[in-house]
Amino acid sequence: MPVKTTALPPWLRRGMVDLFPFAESEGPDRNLALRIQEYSKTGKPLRVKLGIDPTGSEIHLGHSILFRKLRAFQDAGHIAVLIIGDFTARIGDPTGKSKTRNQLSNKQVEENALTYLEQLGFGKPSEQSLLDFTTPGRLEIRRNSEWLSDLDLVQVIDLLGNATVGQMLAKEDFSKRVDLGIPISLHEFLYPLLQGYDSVVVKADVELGGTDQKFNVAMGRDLQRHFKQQQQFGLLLPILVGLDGIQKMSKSIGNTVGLNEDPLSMYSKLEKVPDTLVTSYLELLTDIEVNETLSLDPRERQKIMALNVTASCHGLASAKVAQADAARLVAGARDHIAEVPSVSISTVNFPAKAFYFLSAIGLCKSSSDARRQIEGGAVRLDGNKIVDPNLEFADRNMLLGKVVQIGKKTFRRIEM
RNA sequence: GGGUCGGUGCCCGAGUGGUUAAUGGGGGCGGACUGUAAAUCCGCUGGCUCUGCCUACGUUGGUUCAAAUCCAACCCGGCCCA
Repeated sequence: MPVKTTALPPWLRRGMVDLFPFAESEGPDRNLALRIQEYSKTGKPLRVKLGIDPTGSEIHLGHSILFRKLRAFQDAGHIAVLIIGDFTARIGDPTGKSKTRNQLSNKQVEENALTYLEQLGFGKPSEQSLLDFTTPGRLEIRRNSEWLSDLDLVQVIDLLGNATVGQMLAKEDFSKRVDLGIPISLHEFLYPLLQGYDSVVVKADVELGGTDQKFNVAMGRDLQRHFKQQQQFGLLLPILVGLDGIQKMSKSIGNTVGLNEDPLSMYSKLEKVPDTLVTSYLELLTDIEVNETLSLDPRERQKIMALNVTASCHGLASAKVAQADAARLVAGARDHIAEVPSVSISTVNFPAKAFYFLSAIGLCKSSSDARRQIEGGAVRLDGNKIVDPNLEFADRNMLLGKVVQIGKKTFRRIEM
């Protein structure tokens, strides 16, 4: 996709992998740069759609690439149309999936939706939130159950008529599953059509998505044409690679950094990300001029990246504290730590053996796991290694105020 | 609907009556080393306030002193046929 993009404003171009249609010599219908210029004359903002299915309860940095771009449109004066896919969440987007997704209950979906908005910064001042929730006219939040749950069969069949089995099977996710003999349920074919129909309903001018969304976004264009609407532009951004440096960032893979994680864990995770990720993280998750960092020592670049990404979620001040704390904790100096996240021991019954205590406060996933961690030499209390899983703490005063450490990056100060 | 093959731990995949919490690999976690990276080496990888107990090989029953392993029914899936 060698698109000549110089006419596009830098805030829009940053990180972009694909933009379609893109026809330099044509008018604003097929040239987003012209369309944007038009806005500066007429003042008629673009409607920029981003859909997110509330299938989990955590938003992570991988999502924030898209939200950052959406925010950039907001800041440029356009309207962010955030679609909460409360209906589509129950079908499950087959994109990138090797199997049919479990269907979620209404209640779960609704709960997830609410935590999503919270994580996006709803209720916070716009400088501290990922989206601008406060400036009037810059955000519309819609749930797609609003229109999808009322479709009747005639309408559904009409939608289905816009795609062929061949097109669906040409989609990589599906063809792979066919090749591997993994089942595909028919309702999964409906997903791209419903996502596309969302674009029709909200009259999107631009749809944002990850590169894996090309098919679905293009479907939006097809359906808009079918419904005799102006067609949206598709603007695709990269899929963020997760902490492992190999697979895409995803909750189910467990290689994520959550937006609501405390600054210290966030910083600590980012600081140890594989080198190969640093450039893309800088590009996609910060506003830093990437070229200016290329000559730096790799370790320095990594710190700059970790600091700035943390700052983008928690503000620069907290990020700096986290950076300083991380350095001290690793050096073994557990005093003078400003912001170690705390953990409550109110649920722990004393006397408590070490392994029980670690699982009771949730730092280890089970008491057996805690036992193993201790035996593996991973656990420290105020910097002193605990070696005996059966080490007994007679009462809570023996623990209060101390810092437990599991491995190299998990620290918690013990509180009531 | 018929035929056929199959369903084992996070994933892949051995195991076809008895030291089997179940070989091996991947992934993950931890340790050493390092730049809290990569590479390498080592350890761990069901649960439980744990010198023991409990739950596990699609589900439910059955045979047996003893079953992931044998039998039956059922559920789910691939492929072929309709």
